[in-house]
Amino acid sequence: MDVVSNNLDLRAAPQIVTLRSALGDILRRAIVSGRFMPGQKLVERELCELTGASRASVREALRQLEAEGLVTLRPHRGPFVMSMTVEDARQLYGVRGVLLGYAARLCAAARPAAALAAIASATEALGQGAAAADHRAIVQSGDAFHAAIGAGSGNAVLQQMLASVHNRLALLRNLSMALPHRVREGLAAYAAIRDAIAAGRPAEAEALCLDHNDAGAALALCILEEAEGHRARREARTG
Amino acid sequence: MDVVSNNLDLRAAPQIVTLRSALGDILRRAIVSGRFMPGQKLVERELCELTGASRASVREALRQLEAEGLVTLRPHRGPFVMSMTVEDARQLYGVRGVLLGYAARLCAAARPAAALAAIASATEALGQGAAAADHRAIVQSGDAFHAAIGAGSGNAVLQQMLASVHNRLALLRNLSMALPHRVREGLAAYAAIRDAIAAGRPAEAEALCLDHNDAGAALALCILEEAEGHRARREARTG
DNA sequence: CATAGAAGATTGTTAGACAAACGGTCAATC
DNA sequence: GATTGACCGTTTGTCTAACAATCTTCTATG
Repeated sequence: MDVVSNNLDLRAAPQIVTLRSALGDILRRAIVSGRFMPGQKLVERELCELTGASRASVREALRQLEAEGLVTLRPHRGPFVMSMTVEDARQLYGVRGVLLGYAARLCAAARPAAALAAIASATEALGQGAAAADHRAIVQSGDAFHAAIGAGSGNAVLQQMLASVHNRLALLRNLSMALPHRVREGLAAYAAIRDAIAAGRPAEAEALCLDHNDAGAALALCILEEAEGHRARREARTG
Repeated sequence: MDVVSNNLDLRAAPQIVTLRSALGDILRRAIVSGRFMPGQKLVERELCELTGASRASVREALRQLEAEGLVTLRPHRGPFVMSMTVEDARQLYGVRGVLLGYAARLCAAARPAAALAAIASATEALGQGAAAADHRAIVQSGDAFHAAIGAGSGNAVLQQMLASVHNRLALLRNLSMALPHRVREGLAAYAAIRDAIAAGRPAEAEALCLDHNDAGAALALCILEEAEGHRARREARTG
């Protein structure tokens, strides 16, 4: 340690000290962002070439993603990006409802300054994104909003579970690029949640989150069912 | 859809096809059952010798257990059995409350026959275990009771998350073998939950589960705080 | 007594190997 | 013509061996 190190942020070395965690992050991002589509088969050798890592490291990362519910490891057949049925989505939304509601309740009860700022900022960003019809910005600020509530709950276990559910639901988002008129209503819902939390009304915040979640679930399930119908029809025609 | 498929369940081949999943189960059981104590360092070489598997397989299994929150993998220091602070336990119980409540609600709404039977059976077993003061039986039937509610919810995501939280809380149980007079009150609570579910009263089942969870949390936190106090005192004396 | 430094042990990661299992092709059979 | 069965390439599951980076421990030194 020399003179220079005094000026810099000491607790550097985030988590990128190990290749395995970096690999996990890279693959997770690739899946959540839609770089790998749901249902797609992932070949270990390809992942190795793609990332430059060895098979052992790739397999360790895949094992973690499996535990997170983002990939399924079918024995002797290899890893596949998790593909959701309508029933899966229904269950995920159900769990997200109670978790998100609980998080909002805690958040509204504790009202940590950082979380309030993050929530307000995300709401603001969503508004701008909606005005500019910037799809990427809308998605990103939506994620930020939910992440802020999770972090603001002060419950790390809850936060992690919410993130896991959220990541899996993101798979669904990649299936259909549709979020058409939902933005307008969504914006109002986000603002209402933000206000309820900022004002310290836990019960109201929870109820609003439940409504918001149900609305999202209804839309997603509708889209998913239609997509599944499409698939079924196509298969019926082909087979 | 032939004649045979109606009577027999064809899909044999459980899940023990891969060594990695078997390893994961073995290590998980070893941790949850207290064979490895919380905070204990796990040396890869020892695990290899203990299980007869190679380092690669052991590391894959450890990676999964890490994602489940049962071990922490500290970079360049190795895997440790997760040890819980009072705050960790508080957060886990908080999450378990909402998840268990939700599961009971769903269970009471759907009332699948298999779940009702399993719940009744577990309650019965708990009563017998309590009468015989059979510690192992009490623990086992308690686990079975919670597992039955999770399974009865019909929500696989919820079931898995409940199991994860439950496993982590089992670590706490290994810290102190104490569940002294809690059995008597516990028995009544279990019976009440069973009845509420069997009678199809979702709101009541949820409320009872929340109470039950709070009672467990209070006791566990009390014990944990005492244990932590012990540790602090001992460290103060030693250091 | 504190500290620097060397020695040993453990982890992180790679490479290569091999058996078992899977998916598909293609001929033989009913 | 459709089904059965054998063959073959590919991929996975698992192991062994190895090496650099890092942690821990012990020792020697000021």
